[in-house]
This record gives sequence, C-alpha cells and structure tokens, in this order.
Amino acid sequence: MAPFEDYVDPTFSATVIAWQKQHGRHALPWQNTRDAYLIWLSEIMLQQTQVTAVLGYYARFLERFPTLRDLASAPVEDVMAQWSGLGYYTRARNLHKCAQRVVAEYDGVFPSAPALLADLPGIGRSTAAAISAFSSGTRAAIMDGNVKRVFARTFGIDAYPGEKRVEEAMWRRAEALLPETGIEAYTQGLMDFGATLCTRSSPDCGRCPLQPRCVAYATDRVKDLPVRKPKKTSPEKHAVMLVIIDDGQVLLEQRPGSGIWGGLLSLPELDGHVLAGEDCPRDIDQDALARAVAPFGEIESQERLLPIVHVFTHYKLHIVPCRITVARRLALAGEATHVWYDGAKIADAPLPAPIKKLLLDLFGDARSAQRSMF
DNA sequence: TATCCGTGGGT
DNA sequence: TACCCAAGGAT
Repeated sequence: MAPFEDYVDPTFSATVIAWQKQHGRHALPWQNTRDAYLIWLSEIMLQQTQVTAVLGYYARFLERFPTLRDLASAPVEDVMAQWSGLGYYTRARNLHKCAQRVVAEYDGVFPSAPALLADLPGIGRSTAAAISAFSSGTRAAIMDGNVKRVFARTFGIDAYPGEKRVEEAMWRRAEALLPETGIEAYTQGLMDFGATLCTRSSPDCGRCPLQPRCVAYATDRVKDLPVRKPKKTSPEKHAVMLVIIDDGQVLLEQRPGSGIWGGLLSLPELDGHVLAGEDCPRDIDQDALARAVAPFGEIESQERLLPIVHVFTHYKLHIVPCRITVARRLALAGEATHVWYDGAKIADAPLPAPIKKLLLDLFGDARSAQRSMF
C-alpha cells in the first residue's frame, strides 16, 4: 500500500487558512458564534446536505426552538414537523434525543471534548470535530466529502475514498495536517474550499492556491479524482433479433423515435425475449418466431447465430441473432416501419453499430465486393 | 470495496 | 434516462 499519509506538507494548512480569510465564507447564519447549540444544529442539518438546502430550515428551526432547552422539552412530533422535507429523518430523532441528553447529563451545556460529543446521538467523529473546533477551538480533524475531494486531488490519492483502508489513511493525513493555531479558519477553509472552489464537476483551478502543489492538476487527473464509487454490475438483457433474409435482402425495422437507438433502423426483435437478469434463452420460442415472420413470408430455414454482447452505459445487452430465410415473400403492409434492405448497401444504412457489424459480417461477400471496388 | 437513510442538483 | 454526489452516522 502506498503510505501517502507519511509525507505531510507543513504549509498546507497555512495556505488553506490564508485562502479562507480572504475568499472563504464568513456570513453564514451559523458562523461568527461560539454557541455550541447553534453550531451543533447547523452541523447536523448539513450532514449530506448542501448549504442552500439548509438555510431556510435552519432559520425556521431556531425560530421554533430558540434554545437547547426549548428543543429538549418539545414533543418529538414538533421536531419532526420542522425537519419535514430535509430528509434523513433519523437525524431529527437523534437531534431531539441528543438535546435531551445534553440537558440531562451536561446541564444543558455541550461538552467540548470531541470524544464526549461523539458519544451523543447523531454526532460522529467528523461532526464532533467540527462542533468542537468551532465552539471551543479544539484541534480536531473533520472528514467529509469536501475534505475527501480536496485531499484526493491535492495529494493524488488514486483510490476510492469509500474504501475503509483509504478513508482511514485520509483520517491519518487529516490529523497530521492540522495547524497548531487557527483551527476554526482551517476547518471552515476546507469546507469552503471543497464547496466553492474544488468542486466536483467544475473546479476553479485557475484561482486555487493549492494548484502549484496539486498532484491531480500536475498530472491532468482533476476530472478523475476523487476515484468514483465502483459501479455495480449493470443488469443484463437479452434480445432475440431476427435476420430475415430473402434474395440478398434483409428485413429491417424502424425503431421508435425515443429510447435506445431511437429513430434508427434495426433488426426486428422477437417479443418476450428481452429478459432482464436472466440467462441467455436456451430455446427460441417457435410459436413466437412463426408469428413474427408470418407477415413477411414462410420460414424456409432458420439458424441461430453466435450471440453478440453490447455494453450500454447502464446495462449489457446480449443480442441473440437468428438467421431466417423465407419463401414466398409477402408484400409489405402499408406502414413504413419495415423495409427490405439490400445486403450490399448495409454499410450505408442508419443502423446501430453492433447491428451494422453483425450484418456486415453476415453479408461478408458483399462487403468484400464493395471494398474491392475502391 | 456493506447498506440504508432523502431530497435536490448536475451530467 | 439513470446515475452520481452532497458539511455522515447508525446498524
């Protein structure tokens, strides 16, 4: 394992503090106070929630519960009502429990030690550090999405922060980077930094004071860090596609204007064979096949071809092609959804890439003939 | 790379 | 569209 927490840049915190004082946020409703109640409430509301979503709730909440004792003595239903719409409602129940415990165990005064704070409901290691830093100036490290993003980029941490080992390493680095003085500006600076400058989608590297030392910037990996959550295996679907051939022509079908391959031509699909999460169909439903082909002619021969796997953004499609020749081809009905397409002209057809490849392979002779013309 | 909890926003 | 992510914590 790369012990990236071993090396600690001594000027990191000074840079963050200087930036915060000049460019950070200083007028949020929960700033410019050391009142633990006001700070605690903001930290709980801000868990996994952005500032803009919290502002209104914060003001209304304090209007209804001006002090910790007001909150502790209120019915939990009233607390829930004030929280309604903010989400993560366990936070509200824990908020209420926490208020009652602080009244009962600490005579209504929040303890200042992070370890004691973290013992209270709804307060974890990071929130405890933030409350303690802002209300008491305690040197303690936070670890939230902002810090993870800033660290991942600045130090080029090339591993998913959700992984236990990676997060533990980040905690060690966070502890090591703490400034001797100015913990409030430093803690607020990390948050402001991640929220306003080193943002997820469009970081403003041009105005970033950490840019000269930013590993991600230097290696052009800002967009790739932090490493994203590994995707779950995408669902798999299967589609039996009919390659109906007659006299060097193949039957194509116009797809609906919206959805996958919208507006393109494609092969007719056998209904009932698009099955999410199931194995490749062992046998093709002969009745369904007969019904599907009937409007176009009589089945003369059929041959199942090798499946093709096509990967979309969010699922994997197994195409099971079935090659069919027809006898006594029938005239196409009035609708313009189907067309007999010349096998030699497939290269120019508006087809999805995997279908075009399939047909080009199938009409290989025609393709070579076409190529030889150039 | 454990999973759930909620809503709003970005891509 | 569907997915990811956001001032995390509890289980």
